[in-house]
Amino acid sequence: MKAEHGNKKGLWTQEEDMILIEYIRVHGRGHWNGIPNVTGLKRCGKSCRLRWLNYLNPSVKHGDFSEEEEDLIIRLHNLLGNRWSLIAGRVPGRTDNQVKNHWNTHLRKKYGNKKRKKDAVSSSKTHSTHIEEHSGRVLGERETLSFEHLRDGEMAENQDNGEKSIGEVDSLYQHCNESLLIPTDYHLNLFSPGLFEFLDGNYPLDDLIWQN
DNA sequence: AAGTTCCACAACCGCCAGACG
DNA sequence: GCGTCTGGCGGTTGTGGAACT
Repeated sequence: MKAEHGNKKGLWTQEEDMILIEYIRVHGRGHWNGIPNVTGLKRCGKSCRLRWLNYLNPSVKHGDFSEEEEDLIIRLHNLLGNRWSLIAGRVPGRTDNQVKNHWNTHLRKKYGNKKRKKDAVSSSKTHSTHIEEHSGRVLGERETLSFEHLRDGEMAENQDNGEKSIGEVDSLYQHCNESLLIPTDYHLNLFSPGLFEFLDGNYPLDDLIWQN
């Protein structure tokens, strides 16, 4: 299989892998687009990057997903939607592509919604911003802050003009509690700048919840 | 044994955002 | 401010092997 501009496509051969590994051993990561010129590989820089990140990188774990990993993915997906890179960041040794594939082939049947493919696609970004949007609205009622800027610790205008009912906000809290296995008499502090740090593994969940 | 279908996963594509000149 | 380059992301497609007929 040949791509335009003379670049090869399809599965990587062992020889190509060795060339790429050797290049990264010598030059380190980055400057992906320069790799074909330096190594003579008939692959575009993007393809080299993907091959390294998803397969050749020694920190990538291969083999079956454990129950713990699956459980983590399911909970994070409930919370974050199709933000595979964020989810993968919380599953050591797994890449976003692995997580995405595993979800699509194994977990979606069991735990995913039953939306049609097209709907799932269109919801990928809307669902992933679900919490941000809702949180932005909640905050907007109080302080005209957006969730994105809370994340960055900055003040900003709330650009969201929509209003959400108390019921919808309550259901968001319930949704988050279920996703993170937080007891129902506790509240998750969606306003905390630590929320995303928690998702990145740098913030204790205990500091994000309070009891009624 | 041969052909077909199904499934898992690797790889590609298009889009976007940030950096830089 | 604008255009280009690069890296990153998420959705989709292609490939190969297993399972089935």
